[in-house]
Amino acid sequence: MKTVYSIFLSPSRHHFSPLRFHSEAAAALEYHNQHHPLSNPNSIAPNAYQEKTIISLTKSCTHKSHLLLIQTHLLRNFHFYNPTIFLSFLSRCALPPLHDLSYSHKIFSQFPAPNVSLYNTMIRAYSLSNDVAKKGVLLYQEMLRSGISPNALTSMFATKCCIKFGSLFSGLQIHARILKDGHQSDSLLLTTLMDFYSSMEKGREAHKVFDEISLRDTVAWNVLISCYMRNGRTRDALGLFDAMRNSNECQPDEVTCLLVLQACAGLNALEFGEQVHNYIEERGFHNMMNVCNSLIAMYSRCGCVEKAYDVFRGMVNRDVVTWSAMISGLASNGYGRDAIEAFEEMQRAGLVPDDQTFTGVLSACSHSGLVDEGRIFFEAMKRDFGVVPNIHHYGCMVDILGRAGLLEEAYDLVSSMRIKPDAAMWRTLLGACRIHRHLALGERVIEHLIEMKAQEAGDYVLLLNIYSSVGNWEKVIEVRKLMKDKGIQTTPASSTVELKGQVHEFVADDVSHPQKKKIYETLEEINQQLRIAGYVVEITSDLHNVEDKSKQSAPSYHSEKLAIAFGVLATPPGTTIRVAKDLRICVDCHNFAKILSAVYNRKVVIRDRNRFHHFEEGRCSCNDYW
DNA sequence: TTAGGGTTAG
Repeated sequence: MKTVYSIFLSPSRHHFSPLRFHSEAAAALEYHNQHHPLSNPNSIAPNAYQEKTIISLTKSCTHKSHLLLIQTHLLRNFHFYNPTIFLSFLSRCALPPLHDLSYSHKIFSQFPAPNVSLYNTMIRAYSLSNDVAKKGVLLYQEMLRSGISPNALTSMFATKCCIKFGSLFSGLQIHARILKDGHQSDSLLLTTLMDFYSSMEKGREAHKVFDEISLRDTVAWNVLISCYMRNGRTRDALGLFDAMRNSNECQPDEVTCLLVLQACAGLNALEFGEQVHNYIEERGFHNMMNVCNSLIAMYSRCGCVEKAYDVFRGMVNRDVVTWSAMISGLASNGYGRDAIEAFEEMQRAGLVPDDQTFTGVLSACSHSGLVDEGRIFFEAMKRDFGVVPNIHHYGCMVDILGRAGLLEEAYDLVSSMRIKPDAAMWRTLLGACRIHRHLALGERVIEHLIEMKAQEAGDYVLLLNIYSSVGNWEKVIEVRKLMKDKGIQTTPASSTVELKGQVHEFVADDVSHPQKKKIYETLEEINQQLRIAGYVVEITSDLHNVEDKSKQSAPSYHSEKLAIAFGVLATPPGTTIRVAKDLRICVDCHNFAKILSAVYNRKVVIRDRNRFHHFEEGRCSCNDYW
């Protein structure tokens, strides 16, 4: 025994060839089956010393060839199909770092009568990768058919397979089986089940499961928060952070903070984000790299790049995520040159940029109109860093070229892409056509959008703007009629503004806010003041006139104007007003904010679908390049 | 002690 196994103890002394050992293992398997046709796992139990040695050797294996060597000897000694030893072998082989699924499946299928532990190991291995998760579900079903009762872990691994595979029906079957087997008091299993419903966009079901958990710990709460965020209830996710802090069940941990910071970034909820930042400091999470990276992203996406930079400077260690977040933050806030400098500094610090770093760098070029630089980075990305361009990279390039007036080149780039262009890509090009009044290409682009059935009211409005800017009134009327005939509704755009950690949301002509009367009065007053300063309403981009021209007698207000008016009303003079808008800001609202920043001496920061607009003293950071 | 738990950063 000693001489046989001593070889494993210092495997580095031997020259291993995986192929050779693979064939040796196959030969040994054949030998085993020929000489031991009964293959009864219980009849070939090794003694305790052998078992211990084998298992510890198996555990120490880091390379498949070592494992195959062990298998060869196990087969020769008729120990391979011993359930205990086989389980140890299978988990080594099936799970990371080895994670050899095809080989694991092969030996698993040769095992005479697999027990629940073996099934669990195999299903768990399948649950770890996207492309084979389906096999995990099938194996679970096969297990049920062969009459083996699943335990809580089986159900959990199988549920994870359903999440990865995206199968609602199989997941529901597992839930039913959990109830049948009486595993509904296992809180860890229920947490996975919540995550399953969450991933299937069944928020209510997920919440129901949450309510049924008797001991809800931080992870259960975190899954609920992530569920809210995935299912369009981002504002309620913030509420859960407070609920957690006030509850005596458990307290937010660093994962809660990561999730909530994401929510703040999405909602432009700077004050709430600052509260989370304070909590992070209190709890000592500020030493964690992932938490700091999230803080950088949150501050950047709330238009507060200075604070993002404070966090960045305070970090002892920075990784590629840190730098990418900072680069993107600088880029989207209008500091294109600084973003590029940061990119160069990052490389001097010895970090290798990845695909998302380049998304930030290219967006810096697009936001700052750096055409040549953009081209150079795009080529270098492919050539020097081996990054295959994705839809975001192409989107930036189309934006760069389009804004520079190189419309045909941008169109050719879209046409030559290996990946299918999405609606956002065509919309970027359409925006460029509007800027440069390129009618023919604009018409071509909207055809693409119509073809993919992705056209929105805003797209027709861009087309309308092109027609009206070149004075083609016949076409303007035609498109308006087309929109009316097709019953195209204007997208209910919304703007949010945060006050004392509370997010207020407005749509156009909103009358749902409790302070609506005061808001409209304030807006009237602002309009008067701005008119004195030379503000004129620009109606070409007004969506409401598209629908019905006769309604012009009653003034119509875009959501961002209401949000700004609320900001003027509810905050003391001098306070920065921060608005987030889900669509692109229009020319009129852009002018409105610009003049307001001078007349009212207020900084206004508007984050729209594409970028930030920092208005100050009658100017905008985007150089009127909207 | 033979194998195993759930959430998560740009």
